[in-house]
Amino acid sequence: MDMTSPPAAAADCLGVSEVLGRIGDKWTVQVVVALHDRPRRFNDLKREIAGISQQMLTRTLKLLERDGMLERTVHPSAPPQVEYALSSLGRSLSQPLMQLAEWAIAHRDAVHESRVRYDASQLRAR
Amino acid sequence: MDMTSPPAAAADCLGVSEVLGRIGDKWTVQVVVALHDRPRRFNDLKREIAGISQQMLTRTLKLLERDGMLERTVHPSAPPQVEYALSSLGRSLSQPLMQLAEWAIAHRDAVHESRVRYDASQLRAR
DNA sequence: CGGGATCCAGTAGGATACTG
DNA sequence: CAGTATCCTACTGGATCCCG
Repeated sequence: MDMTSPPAAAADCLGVSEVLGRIGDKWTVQVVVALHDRPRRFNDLKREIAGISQQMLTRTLKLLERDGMLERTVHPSAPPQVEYALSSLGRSLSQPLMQLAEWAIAHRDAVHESRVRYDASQLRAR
Repeated sequence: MDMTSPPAAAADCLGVSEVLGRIGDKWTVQVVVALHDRPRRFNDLKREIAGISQQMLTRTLKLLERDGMLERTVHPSAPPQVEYALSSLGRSLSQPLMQLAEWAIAHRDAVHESRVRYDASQLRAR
């Protein structure tokens, strides 16, 4: 899917939806945000992120590591200690992520009201 | 943007992944971008967005309309004409979207190389 | 032209048990 | 503690046919 040399931002909309499709899953962003302040260990993250299973935490961490968004450090000891920390690439992502967060906060009510209106109008139409 | 007081945005990380989960699907962003310049009609969009089926275009447009991101105008005529245009809410979203687009462009190579490295190391480990 | 109604495959995500 | 291995369900997305 490697296009030619990227022209402008708007023309590269495919790249955007690629990124969004990648980080738009259920847990990735929550993990990134949880690691924003400081590195954390596995079960530390598991406790921090309400509702995530070991399975999904493992998968999400692996994908983020694969993309170079975080670094995994194993401290050989018993019991084993594994620390996850955002890489500089991972931190650079949280910048535009926060922009989106502010948009979400600013317009969440508008979206919610629109949905209520739309659903009501759909009911009347039946 | 004001990010001096951190908890406001950071604490609302759930809202972010909600938004990302919503627009992080396969087509939503591409539709928004396709409507960024000017309003378009159904089959116009279908031609513009390579690979989308009527089904998915219909679904995507409906969800965007439900969220108040676009306005649907029916011109009664034969054959019927339906025009889709971004609402101000929809246009406001493309702002943070472009931030993300620039991040994608700036770091796409880094991500790709990281994946290649990671996959190679996984092969060696087996 | 602009959809609606179906059917179907693939994958994301969840629960649980087990391991080094 | 930090995972791996299974199994299962639900939802996303695609193809097709039909209708006003």
